[in-house]
Amino acid sequence: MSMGRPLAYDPEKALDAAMQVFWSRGYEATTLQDLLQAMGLSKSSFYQAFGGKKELFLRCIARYREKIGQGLIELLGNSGSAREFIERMLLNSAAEARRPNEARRGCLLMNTATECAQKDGDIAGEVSSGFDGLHALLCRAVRRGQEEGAITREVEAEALAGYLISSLGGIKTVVKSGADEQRVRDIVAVTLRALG
Amino acid sequence: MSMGRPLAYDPEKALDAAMQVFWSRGYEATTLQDLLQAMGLSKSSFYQAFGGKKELFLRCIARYREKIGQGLIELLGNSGSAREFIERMLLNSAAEARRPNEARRGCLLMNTATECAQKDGDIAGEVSSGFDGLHALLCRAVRRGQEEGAITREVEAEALAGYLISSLGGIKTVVKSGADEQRVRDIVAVTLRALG
DNA sequence: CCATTTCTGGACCAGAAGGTCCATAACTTC
DNA sequence: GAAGTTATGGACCTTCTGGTCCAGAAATGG
Repeated sequence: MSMGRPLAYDPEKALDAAMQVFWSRGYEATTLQDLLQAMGLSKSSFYQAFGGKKELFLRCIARYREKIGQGLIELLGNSGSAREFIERMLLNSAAEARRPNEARRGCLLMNTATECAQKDGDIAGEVSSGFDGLHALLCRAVRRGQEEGAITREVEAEALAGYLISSLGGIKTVVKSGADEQRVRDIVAVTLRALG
Repeated sequence: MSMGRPLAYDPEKALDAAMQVFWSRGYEATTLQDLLQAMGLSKSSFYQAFGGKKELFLRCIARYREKIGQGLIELLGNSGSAREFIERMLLNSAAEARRPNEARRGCLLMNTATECAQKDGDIAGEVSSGFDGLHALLCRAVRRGQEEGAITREVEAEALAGYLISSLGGIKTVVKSGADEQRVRDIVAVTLRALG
């Protein structure tokens, strides 16, 4: 078995670079050129390795999903309580309002849900999986919060988790619309009221 | 003063048609062809009357803003109380989850905030105006709700109005991600808890 | 019925889109 | 070092992009 010519680039890094581009620019607005440049490879290598724009995008979403999951688990670990974790998660989104308008990228998953989920079934599936993963994770956090007594038991954990995802999406949208940080922090404060 | 050749199309209808296309497909994914076909005019008429894709888009957003404002004012008038109005507004968004995936268009304003507000200052301005208008309208509704005793006075009306916009955006996003109606109704129920 | 004004169809454009192909380069194994 | 395998650069292709231009059509007032 021969190995053939070795890759001239790092597939992992290339994928990450592509993810960043899609995240910043959105799917439609991202051109092949943008991707090739950011990934540092030539057209033929691109098609050989990733198949095409859409296939690459699907892999980027999957990767983003993993990353975001890890990030949240880490945040949960670093938080003193589940309630604190939730608060910090929302405030992190609010903090994006400190950046200049062009740097407010939001969440790749939410952006994609808004931009593409209606047009392409494959992408919709990947987005849906992402939301499900997020929901499962938040469910666990909410349950812990309920056990700790910091979150109401009047509402099912599933419903509260759904509410948190929705709130997150709303906050991202408001930030993108150009709101300043204080306004978003106010929204976070009201959002937390619903947790009882 | 001579009048010249009359228009072969209805400018209002053409604008509405364009708005529908942008609403369904998003800005980037909409091509000139799509627009010309939906509007029923030729390229030269298009450029003469509307200037270009982006200029038309700005006008469509402005128009959407008006329409949505009127719609909400009407809903407010048809509602027995401000609280009921808010509830109905959120449930209307939830009801979109009854439609097939491809028909979940969301809100043009929110979609545009997500897709374009980072890339183009003019569009960002239009979006921002739209959010401000919505905020002002909801502020009034919240104040009425507070006077009626159905909404907490512990939180400023401005903050609650911001929260409602955010919630609306979140719900639209969740619907786009493919959630079923019951899940969204649960989110609405939790959302309303924060109003106290 | 002519001058003027305005609108319209379609030809035309340069550039960019995503994608394919192939000759060649760079490895490994024997 | 030859054979086998894989990766690369770049030429090439088709289709479509948003946009311009102009000759002529359709109305007006005089």
